[in-house]
Amino acid sequence: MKVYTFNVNGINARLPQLLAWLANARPDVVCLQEIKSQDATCPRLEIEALGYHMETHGQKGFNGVALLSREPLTDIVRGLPGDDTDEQSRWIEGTTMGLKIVSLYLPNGNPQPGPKFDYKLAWMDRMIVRARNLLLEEQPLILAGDYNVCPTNNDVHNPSAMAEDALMQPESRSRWRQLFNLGYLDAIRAIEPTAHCYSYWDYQAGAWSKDHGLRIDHLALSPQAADRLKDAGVDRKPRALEKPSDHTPVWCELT
DNA sequence: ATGGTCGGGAACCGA
Repeated sequence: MKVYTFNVNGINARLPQLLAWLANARPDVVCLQEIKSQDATCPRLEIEALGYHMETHGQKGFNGVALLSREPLTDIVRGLPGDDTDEQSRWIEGTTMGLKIVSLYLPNGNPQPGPKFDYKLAWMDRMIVRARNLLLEEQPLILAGDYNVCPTNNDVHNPSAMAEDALMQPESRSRWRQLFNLGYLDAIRAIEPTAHCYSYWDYQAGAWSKDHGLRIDHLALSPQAADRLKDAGVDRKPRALEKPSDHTPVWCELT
């Protein structure tokens, strides 16, 4: 089975490209981020017509995450547990095809320092708690999404130009490592140890044509999922189309 | 060179 994560940057603006990509790539499970849509205005019927079940955690104007699967999704959890006052839609859990799957949209955190960076770090601390608890289930599990963290300088086209960016700060990177050091496998780096594997290119300044990208979309595999890891990669084709998202899909294949 | 480009939703905010 192939599991994808894709930050679509507006599910309604991206609907033609998303539908064409689903029909062509035929993913089994998809984690979407930045749907920028309330649940009621999600294009559910068009996606279901392609044979997918869909669960959303939407929000008006910003954020918003969703899960798609060829099989029904059960045990849905909307919102990252641990703070009932958090109103941002950045986390959804579900179970499908014998896999627990999370679609997450980690806060960007810019500018830093500042309240947005504080929110990012607190959100990451809360995520680590949830990720630790989920590991106790000892089941196949993938935490997939836009982490808004470049783990190393090899994940950034121009580290010096990004030195002050929240995506590169030591505080962000150490929390990213705390998460993976719980026992999750970085699927892309397990398959491609050195290639850049960028998943995001800014709309500005011709970043895509110059391959000035970032690796910020990640797949964290529990040990029971990692046992089944067969392959992983980045599907760059959608980024080259007209009216693309600024991200492109990242995937892994489990046996 | 302190810009550049998108999406959402109707003037700017977020990225």
